[in-house]
Amino acid sequence: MFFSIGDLAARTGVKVPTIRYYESRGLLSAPLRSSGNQRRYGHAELERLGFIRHARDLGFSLEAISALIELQDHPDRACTSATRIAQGQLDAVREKIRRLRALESELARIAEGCTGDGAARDCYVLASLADHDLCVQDHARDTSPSTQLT
Amino acid sequence: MFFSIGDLAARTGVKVPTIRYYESRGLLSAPLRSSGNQRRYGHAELERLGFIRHARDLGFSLEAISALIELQDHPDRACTSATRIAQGQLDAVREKIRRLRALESELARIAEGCTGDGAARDCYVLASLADHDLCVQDHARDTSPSTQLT
DNA sequence: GTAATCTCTCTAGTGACTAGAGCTTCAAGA
DNA sequence: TCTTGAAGCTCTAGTCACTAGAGAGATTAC
Repeated sequence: MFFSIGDLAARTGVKVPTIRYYESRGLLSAPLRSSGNQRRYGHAELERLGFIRHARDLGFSLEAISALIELQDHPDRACTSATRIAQGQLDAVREKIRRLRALESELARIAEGCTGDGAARDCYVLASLADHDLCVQDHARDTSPSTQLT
Repeated sequence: MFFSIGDLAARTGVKVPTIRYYESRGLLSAPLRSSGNQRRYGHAELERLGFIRHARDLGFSLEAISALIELQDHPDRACTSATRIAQGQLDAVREKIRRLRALESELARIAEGCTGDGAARDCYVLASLADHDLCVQDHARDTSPSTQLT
C-alpha cells in the first residue's frame, strides 16, 4: 500500500532526484515519512506524479503544471484556464515546428552544399555560416518566452 | 575603424552582455582595450560575431560553433568535421520536428476536446493528462542530449 | 548480525544567457 | 575646461528543469 521513493520512481518512470525536486517545487506535497525519515507514498501520489509526467512529456512547463494541478484540486471551478494553457502549449508547439522547418531547409541546403572532402577554405558550410546572404529563407531566432520543449 | 562593444552589438544584433559572455567562453578572443580599459573591436571581430550569430540562429550549440571557428582558423585542414557538425544539426532538427508533430496532434486532440465552459471535474484536458491511455499516439519524451534549439 | 542497497540532505553544475550592483570612462555641449 | 549623462567595466547571482556527487543514516534479505 505504501511505496518508497524508489518504488514510486520505478512505477512512474520519473527519477528519484526528480521526484524530490518536484516536491521542493511544490508540485508534489510533502509525503508521510517512515520512522527513519524516509518518504512513503500512496496511490494519490502515484496518480499525481503520473499526471505531472504526462504533462511534462507533452512539453508543459512546471509552472503550467502547477496551475493545472491547482485546478484539479478544485473540481468545481471552471476549467477555462486549463483549456487556455493547453491551447497556449499547442500554439507554442506549432510555432516551434514552423521555425524548425525553416531551419531544416536551410541546414539541408548548407549541409548538402559540401561533400566534406575539401579544405576548410573552400567549405560551403563555413562560407554559408559566415555570410547570411547565402541563405535562401528567413530563419530568425526565437525571441518568444521559451516554452521548454527540451 | 574601431568600435566599442555597444557599436558591435548594434551592428550584429547581439546584445552587449552576450558579447562579453562569448568572450568569456572563448568564442571571441580578448580584444584590444582603450586606455581606459574599454573593449575596442575591428572588422575581424565583426565578421566572427556575425558568424557566431548566424550559427546560433541555425541552432548550433556554442560547443559546435567553437569547433567550426577552430576550423575557420585553419583553412588548410579538411572540412570533414564541419560537414559532420552541420549534418548532425540537421538530424537533430529533423528528429525534433518529428517529435513535435506527435505532440502537436496529441495536444490538438486534447485542447479541442474541451470547450472550456464546464467545471474542472469534467474537463477533458485534465482527464487526458491524468490518463495516458486516452492518448492516441506515442509521444515519449526526448531523452537525447539536447541540441538546444531554444 | 551483517552486507548490500536505498534513502536522506545539501551543494554545485548544466547551457546560454540575463539582470543588477557599484564603480569608472567617454563624448558632447556649455 | 567643466559637467553631465550615457555607456562601459567586473562580479555575482538568477533563469529552467533537472542531474551528479558527497557523506551520512535507514532498510531489507539472508
